[in-house]
Amino acid sequence: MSERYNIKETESKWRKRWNDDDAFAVTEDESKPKYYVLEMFPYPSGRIHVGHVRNYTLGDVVARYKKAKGFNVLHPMGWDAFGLPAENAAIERGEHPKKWTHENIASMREQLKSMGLSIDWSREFATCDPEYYAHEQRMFLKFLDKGIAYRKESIVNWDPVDNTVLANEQVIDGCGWRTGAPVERRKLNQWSLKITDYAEELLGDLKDLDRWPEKVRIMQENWIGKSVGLQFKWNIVENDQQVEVYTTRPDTLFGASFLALAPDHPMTKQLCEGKDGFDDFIAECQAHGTSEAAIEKAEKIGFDTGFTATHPLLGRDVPVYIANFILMDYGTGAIFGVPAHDQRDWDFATKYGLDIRTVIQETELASSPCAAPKEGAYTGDGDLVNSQWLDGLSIEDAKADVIKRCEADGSGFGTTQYRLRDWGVSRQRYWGCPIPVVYRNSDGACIAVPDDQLPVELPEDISFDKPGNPLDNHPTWKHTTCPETGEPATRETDTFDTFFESSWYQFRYCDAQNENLPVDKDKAAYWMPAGGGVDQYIGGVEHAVLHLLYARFFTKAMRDCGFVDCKEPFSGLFTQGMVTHETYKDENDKWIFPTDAVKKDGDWVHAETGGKVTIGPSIKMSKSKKNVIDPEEILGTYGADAARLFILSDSPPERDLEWTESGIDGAWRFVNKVYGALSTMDLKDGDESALSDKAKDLRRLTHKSIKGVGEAIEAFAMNKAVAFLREFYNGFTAFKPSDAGDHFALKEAVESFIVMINPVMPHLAEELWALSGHETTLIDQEWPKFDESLLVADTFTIGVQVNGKVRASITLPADADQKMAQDIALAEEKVQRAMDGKALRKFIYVPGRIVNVVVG
RNA sequence: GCGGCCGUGGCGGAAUUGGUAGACGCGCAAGACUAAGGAUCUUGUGAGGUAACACUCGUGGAGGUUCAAAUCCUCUCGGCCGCACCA
Repeated sequence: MSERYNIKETESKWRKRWNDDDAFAVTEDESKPKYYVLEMFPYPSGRIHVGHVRNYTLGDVVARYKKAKGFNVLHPMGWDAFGLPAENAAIERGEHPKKWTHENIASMREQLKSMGLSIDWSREFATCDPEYYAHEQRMFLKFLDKGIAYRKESIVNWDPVDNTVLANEQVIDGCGWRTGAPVERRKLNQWSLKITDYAEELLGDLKDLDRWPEKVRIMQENWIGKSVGLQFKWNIVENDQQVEVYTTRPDTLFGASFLALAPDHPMTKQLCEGKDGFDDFIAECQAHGTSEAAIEKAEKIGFDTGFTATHPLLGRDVPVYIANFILMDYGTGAIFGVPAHDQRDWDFATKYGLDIRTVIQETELASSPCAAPKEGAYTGDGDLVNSQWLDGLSIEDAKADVIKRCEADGSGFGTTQYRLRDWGVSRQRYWGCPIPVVYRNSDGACIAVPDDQLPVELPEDISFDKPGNPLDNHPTWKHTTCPETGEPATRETDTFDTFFESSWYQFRYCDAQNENLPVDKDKAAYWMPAGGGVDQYIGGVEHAVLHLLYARFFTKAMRDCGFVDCKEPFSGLFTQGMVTHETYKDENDKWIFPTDAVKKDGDWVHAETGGKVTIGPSIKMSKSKKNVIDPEEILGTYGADAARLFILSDSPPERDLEWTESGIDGAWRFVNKVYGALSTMDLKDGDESALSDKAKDLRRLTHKSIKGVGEAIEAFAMNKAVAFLREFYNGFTAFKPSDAGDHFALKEAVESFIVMINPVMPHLAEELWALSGHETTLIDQEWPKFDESLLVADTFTIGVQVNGKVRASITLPADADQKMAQDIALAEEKVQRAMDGKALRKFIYVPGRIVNVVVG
């Protein structure tokens, strides 16, 4: 074999060439269809991790493929640069967040570049640059004008570790999404965005996102949590007050047997104060706080207030309870209980001996006498019974009737509820975008900072010595004057949630240098037209209801404020799986790095101590478990192409990928093998007019591969694309040309192969392309086209089944008809044997697929 | 509890959407070249069975539909993810 492939030298040579040529810079070009590929931009932590490698490799394959298919491809990169790690670094190491962030960006940029990504780096930006967040401040003020942004005192989620407010989406199981600390409830003045005004549109447009994973759409749908129902009043008999109740099942009103209020309902205290056992009850409710939500079926407990409420339609009175399973956050914080048709109410009623009245009967059973259900609530479909004038109506009709009646007598109204809450965007932190308002000291009036004073920049001379928000502690920054009156005023010292930045960055790439606007409308219209946004967005599923929901909302808000025409930011979404690795523990049960575990005489031992090592399951890479692989080492040792190949091989991109040493070795071997075989191959121009059967077979493989690889990439089945490429390689390298026709077929195969490995292994592809005599790079090389007519052979081999079992295979001419297939199949000895002398009953022939001989 | 995804060789995974199950890779085995091989090349590799064929079994399990089922239907077991008392 030839000389070894010099990975380092060759790869950096081509990267330099691309860089010198400005190979991936794009501008709007109306003559070509556009394609916008975007991966979720990284937080500049300082080093890339394997998840980034997977993410950006996937995007790069799509970008390079689409470019070869003739699209004008936008593939940008930037930095999600605001956030707490920078402040923590400042506190721990005394380094300024700005410096820390920019240093990290510089080193991560080099790491990403060493992957050989086809990025248009001229569009790069960091969200912490005033040039970026200036636009954010302008948009916010426009939102304020439009009533999309507002400020009010509300109860918020407070993360006691990060010392800041969190949005609802950022609280997972009652704990902060970053810190894992149980959140506290605090009452604060804070800025919010009216995402709830967009609930209906956000929900409705999910239908159109047909290139999104079903899973993400369902998660968003559930998060928005729309429900339609009735809100109406019940009278408390003893004090003549009224309680507002919300229900999605007004049809079951005749089945009501109690009323229940949330423990923190405003009326609860008033009804129960001083009653025996009430304090104990409240204490017990609190004992089962949200943090224990995981505990199965927290028992339903109630407190009988002794009051009764009048059933609005029936005139009958029902008892009023306080119950632990009623949430103040949802609806009105009060319900009427229908034990027969709600399992929770059933449990409650059974425990406290309340009536259970069946009012819905399964349709088929409607005529038979009904009894209270024995084993729980019936929540299925059916018709109304025991409900006077509603009897016999369907559930839907009964709902409509009850709502109409309540609206007529003024006791209530039909209404829609959402689980979604407005997005609180104030954060009491330094390293974020300042909120551009001031408060006049004299009267507290909130005044927008005028346009000519924007951006409100972060001060750089800050101190982290004191706890709390450095902006608040800064000696002078917040003291300013009112732009309207010139009176003393105080700046808002809160900054925006960092999800604010990532909500619109996809637009900024379309026009990253614009000083006057977030994005020029025409440029945005080219890359992100009204009918569709980013063509392919790629990232982790963990943002299903965070970033991905905020960005959708933000896009619609920007549209309503006239910044863009686009209504959905990401028309295509792909969520990749995690990268996992085996875990290793030493004899003291401590995690150790994979590199410290070596195999010796069939056993795993510690490389240094020699102690016994146990291997644990392959799980998500994490620093604490030490099962991490540093991409920089991989890229340095094996090169970018091998790393890219491995990360695309084997596992479908949506599933978890197990990183293995043998896997990356295998990819590296393939890179070398391909180089060795193709760099020494003597390709001759051939003659298409005289093709042997052998040459025809090779052409069929070539065109089958072109079709297969293309379809696999389009379907995001990168593992299959790689398999097709390897199969193709195995085929044409086994081919020994002997005449001019053979040379034609071989050259076609090899050149197609080189172009097709380019999205996966761009450096190797360029090197081989150059070695085979081409002057130009592969940047503008068109994807090979396949000829459908070459995919079919003159003859084909198919299986022959006898009574459904494969017994033989036969070769038929391409145009064989049923009779011919039958003659040839029945002539086959194995078929005869399997038929065992039995009579032919039926003969099935599916051309190109199968033959089935049915006997009996 | 509700919703979603998924069960195929020793392993990761293919299977043109109902048509020769196990493509491609990893691993393993044998051989070749070697001073050496953890390099490279060739061959083999679902299980049982055979000298080799034949044959039998085989896609978590049990039924069913069909000429034909990994694929469709019913039931069932197991794993993963999301939401979680949302009225």
